[in-house]
Amino acid sequence: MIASVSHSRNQSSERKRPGSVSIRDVAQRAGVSIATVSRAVNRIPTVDPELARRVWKAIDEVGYLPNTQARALVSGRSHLLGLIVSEITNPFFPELVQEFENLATAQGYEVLIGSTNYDSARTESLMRRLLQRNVDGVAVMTFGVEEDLVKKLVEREFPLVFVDAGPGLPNIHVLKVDYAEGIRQGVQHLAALGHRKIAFISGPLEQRSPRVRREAFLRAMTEIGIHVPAEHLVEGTHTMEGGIAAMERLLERGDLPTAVMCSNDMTAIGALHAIYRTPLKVPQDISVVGFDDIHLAQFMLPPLTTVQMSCKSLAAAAIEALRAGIEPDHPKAKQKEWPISTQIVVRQSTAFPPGSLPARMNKEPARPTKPRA
Amino acid sequence: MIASVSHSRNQSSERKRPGSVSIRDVAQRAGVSIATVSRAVNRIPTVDPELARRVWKAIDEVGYLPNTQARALVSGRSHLLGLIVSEITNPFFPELVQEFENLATAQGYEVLIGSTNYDSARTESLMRRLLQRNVDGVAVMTFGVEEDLVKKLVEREFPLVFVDAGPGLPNIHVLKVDYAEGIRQGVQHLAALGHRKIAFISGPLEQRSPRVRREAFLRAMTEIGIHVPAEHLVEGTHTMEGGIAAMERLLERGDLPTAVMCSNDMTAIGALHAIYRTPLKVPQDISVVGFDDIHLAQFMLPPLTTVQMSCKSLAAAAIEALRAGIEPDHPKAKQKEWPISTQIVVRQSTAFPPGSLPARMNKEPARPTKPRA
DNA sequence: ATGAAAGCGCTAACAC
DNA sequence: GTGTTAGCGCTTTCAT
Repeated sequence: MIASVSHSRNQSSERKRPGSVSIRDVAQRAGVSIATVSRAVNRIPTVDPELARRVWKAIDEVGYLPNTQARALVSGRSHLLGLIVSEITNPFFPELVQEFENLATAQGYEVLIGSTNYDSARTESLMRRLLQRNVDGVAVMTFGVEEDLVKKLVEREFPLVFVDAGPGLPNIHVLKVDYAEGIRQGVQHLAALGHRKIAFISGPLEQRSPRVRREAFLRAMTEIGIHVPAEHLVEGTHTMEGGIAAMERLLERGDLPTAVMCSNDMTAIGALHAIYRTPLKVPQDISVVGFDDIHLAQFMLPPLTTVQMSCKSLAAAAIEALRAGIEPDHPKAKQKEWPISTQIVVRQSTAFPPGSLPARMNKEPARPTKPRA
Repeated sequence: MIASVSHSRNQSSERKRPGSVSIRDVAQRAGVSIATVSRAVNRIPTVDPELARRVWKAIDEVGYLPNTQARALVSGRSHLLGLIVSEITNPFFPELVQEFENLATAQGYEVLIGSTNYDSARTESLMRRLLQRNVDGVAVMTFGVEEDLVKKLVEREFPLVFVDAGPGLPNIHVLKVDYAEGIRQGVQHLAALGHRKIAFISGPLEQRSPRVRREAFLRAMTEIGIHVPAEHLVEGTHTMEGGIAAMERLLERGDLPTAVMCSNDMTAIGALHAIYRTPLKVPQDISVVGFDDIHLAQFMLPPLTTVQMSCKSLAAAAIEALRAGIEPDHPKAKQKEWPISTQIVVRQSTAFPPGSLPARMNKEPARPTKPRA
């Protein structure tokens, strides 16, 4: 039977939930002071092994769970991490969120998620909530930085991580995605299949990250000696609707490309939809390549060939960067930039261009990488 | 300039983050006691309006944010809600999560998410974390209940919400989804288009919820006088792979149905993939209907007609149920069962059956509901 | 090595 | 109506 607890401060289960056992209950049960219990729990090496055993035994018997709130209150560290995304409905994010959570919890942190939805009132309240909950650091994973948010966050000086770009301030970490390499892989995959007329649907060019991706595409094409005519360069919005509209423009123009590379997967999916409405077939008549490798990509018909920006490495880097900022003597406390690699994933939305020899022979193209889906 | 703070307990910004202003700073600035500040902040009506104004002014000037941890510690309520899902990668969940979060935060709660991944060690640690953080209640949104989890949770007696079914215990709330009505709408939509040969791909029949859905299908078919032959009833697994396999079995059998109704969207998407590999076309040759209306559904080619189980109402009901359990004098404190409605969403994976008059005339079928995507 | 006690920031009971 | 004060559960000096 569990010892009945009775001292002035904690009148057993009266106003609290049953099961809410405090450090005092453990102390009493083990016949030691609460300080010793605290030390044992926190594995302070100086506690007498014998006492420690007694404490752990007592903990087990009364079913004690340290109260995180109280801990946070005194230690000043909540072990709470904020994760801000632009919109969680955007199919790119759930995976990021998942990875981030897995890693965070494995390292003893909890995650508070928030999406700004590009709404400044929302962002405002989100910030307040994170601050009130005393988060130890915040990862801002909104590609395309939202200005007020940044300012708000930077005022309070605490660990912060951004993607791609961010103000070069103390305690601000930046995740640098290697767009160039991933997009080069995409271009070379298409070129290897025999494509020369490769169009590019970009993201909204007033944002930095889409511009970088477009640059990377043009450079990769130049590298292999292909000139891209202006009519094969269209601007999208990084949404499915934008992809549809952009693809339709491409379809209307005279010189139809045999392949289309897209600045992100949602755009590529839009392109797929636009093509689906015509007599053309993907990949027989036109190949499509995306960027991101969102979960959705593998479910498309046909499954989408795309450049994977690894959520896992994005999340891992974000957390490591945050911890580097939070923990004073973290090994990488000085590092401010964190590289993120990208990698093509070949599925079935790419094939030989129409009219090419292998295509006429109706053979399956050789696939450099094994399809994932 | 902000008043410099100096009293024995809070030596200004020494070991805490700058920006970490406490109630004492506000009190000093406003020339009142901390109790008055607390009252003003909590909008206790008895505070002198004049003093309240001074307090709010001071709060504004020093940039005070009440510390949630401290609040939780004394009030015994964390304003934290746990949300447990089986796997957040399952495309159904991100939307649920989002809705849940939106509603929770709008009502002053924060959400801690966890996915069990059907892994009991994970579930164990998840539970410990939730308990340590002192969540006020937990919503268990794993269709197909996981036994240990339930037991663990039920031991501690605090507000709990399940979907479909759960132990009939005090403080346990259940969200009852109205599968019958949704599936009837699906069946009637197909019947109205002229389909008679409608197959059904169920979920794993050892689980309760899939069984209920299958029952609902059979009943709806009986209602309109159609007998379903056994060969048109196949079992899937509520995954894409299961959907592919089940559809392939249907395709191999002699009597090809003109429409397939699926127990969930992932199954329907699998069916779409299986059909895509054949010369048959959706919806010209065969119509497909899903269930859930996950985000993905509208992105399929063709966009999937499906029965929507509203995430919004699911989330809303979960939160209301939780609050009813948490707050002693909530208006619906007694309610234990919460109905969730369903609703067909017609997109483009359904059409007249092949060979029917309207199909031969190549006319677009009339659409009872406006497509969403 | 251990215990007593202060105090993290806040709310609520109690006094005035 | 307002201030004083005792804790919420814990960590961390500071004595011992």
